[in-house]
Amino acid sequence: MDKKSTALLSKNCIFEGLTAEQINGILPCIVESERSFRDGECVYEKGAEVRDLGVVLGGKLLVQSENADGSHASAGSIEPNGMFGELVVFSTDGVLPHRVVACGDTTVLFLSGDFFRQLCGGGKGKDADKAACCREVHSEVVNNMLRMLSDKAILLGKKIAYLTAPDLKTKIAMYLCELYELSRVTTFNMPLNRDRLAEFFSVARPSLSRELINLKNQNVIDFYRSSVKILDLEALYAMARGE
Amino acid sequence: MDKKSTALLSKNCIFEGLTAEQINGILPCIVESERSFRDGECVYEKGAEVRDLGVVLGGKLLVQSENADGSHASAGSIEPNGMFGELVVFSTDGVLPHRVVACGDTTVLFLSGDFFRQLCGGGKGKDADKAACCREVHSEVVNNMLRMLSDKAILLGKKIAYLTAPDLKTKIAMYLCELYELSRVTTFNMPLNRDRLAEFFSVARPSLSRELINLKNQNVIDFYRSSVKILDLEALYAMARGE
DNA sequence: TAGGATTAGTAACCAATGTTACCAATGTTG
DNA sequence: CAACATTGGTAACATTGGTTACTAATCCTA
Repeated sequence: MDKKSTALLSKNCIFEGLTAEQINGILPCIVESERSFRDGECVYEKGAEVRDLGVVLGGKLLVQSENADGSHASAGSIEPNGMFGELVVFSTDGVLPHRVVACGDTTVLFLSGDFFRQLCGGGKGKDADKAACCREVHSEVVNNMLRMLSDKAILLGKKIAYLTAPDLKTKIAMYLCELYELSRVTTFNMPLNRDRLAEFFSVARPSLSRELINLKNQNVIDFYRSSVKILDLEALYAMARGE
Repeated sequence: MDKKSTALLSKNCIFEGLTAEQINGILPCIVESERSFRDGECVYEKGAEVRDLGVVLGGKLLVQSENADGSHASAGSIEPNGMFGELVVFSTDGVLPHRVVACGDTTVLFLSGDFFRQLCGGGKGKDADKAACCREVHSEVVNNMLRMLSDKAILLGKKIAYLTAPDLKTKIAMYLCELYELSRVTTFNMPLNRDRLAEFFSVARPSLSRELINLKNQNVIDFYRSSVKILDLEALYAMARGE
């Protein structure tokens, strides 16, 4: 493990709150292996039983779904410091739903899933050096993992709330109410442009424009580009509840 | 903690894989408090900072969202052995997005969030008895929590895949392909009836019927009630990919 | 087995959103 | 400042799915 990799890992949310020394201290305990993959080489086939958690140190991975004809379509990518398998390692079925292949030469650090599953007692025999990881640091890493998983589930839950909203004007109202609650100020900027916002709502951009203008015509909001002014907060909350 | 409660907890996924004795062993270590609530009494207000994880031992809780006029609308309920706050306790912001109130007299066991965050070392002073929990059992409980959170995130991810499908026929195709992959047999029963299936797809029942019949007319599937036969697997996979 | 309950299919109509294509406003850069 | 790129608004039309209300088939129970 070189210095650059350690610097990268210190920014990884798994090691959040740990000093570089602490990270170095637990690495022998948590690292299962470090492997390099050539461009196109397969890290995991779909359906692989995953026991470790991967972190990309350099290069890039592609997450692919399999087509009926055997070809593969990309379903996402993992950049340096990105992780994969972090849900599957701890899950009941433990089977990867996608294929993971290297895109360009790529280095992957595999972290032991068991590190999170059991306290690392004193190592035995040649693994004696693996006992280096102290209790507090171990707990902190597990804690970070719990936080990561919870945050992810909460985020997905929010996403679902938007997706299951009965119609677009409800989604917009929910979104604006959420932004309002952040600052409790009725004039603010939307952090997303129309394209992004439409994508977030899983909706076509012209549809989004249309509905925003409807809200403007109803004197619920006023807006210009990304700047929004809420004119009728009550009405907006009512809409957000689907009334 | 009475015997009935212990029996209930032994079926809780948090204590999966533990014997009744092991559960009793860690209870002093993990239980923060046990509290009873009268009908209508509030367990947590919306926005409460949650530090513990609740398990309903008896009675029922309602999860409510707040209306603009101050009234509350139910957004779900928690039955005995149901948990709440399990996402929020570990999350970055740690703030409950809903109000939780008792529906009828209700008993709640609060489990320490810190139990998962740190190893329980030897207790001090009057807490000396709290040290009873042994390493393996502690690890197992944390392990169960990691599994729960991962399973939840994976489930939500699947749900999102269905929700973001471009249209209903794609959802149906995805669903049937998933069922096919379970057994690799082209004739099977759908585990959900039309109402449930429509709800799962977030779609109206007649719309679902209509699309199923379209698929039948296109000779992609045949069906009668919940029994389905896939006639053209290739076509089904193509549809599931949104082609 | 008669009669009610449940589950699914059907059809007509309507509302919401997607699609396409174009325009206007603004930002950016040589 | 001219030319191009980007972002957002607009309108017409097509498509999807919701709504309602009714019917048909099956199941359940007295």
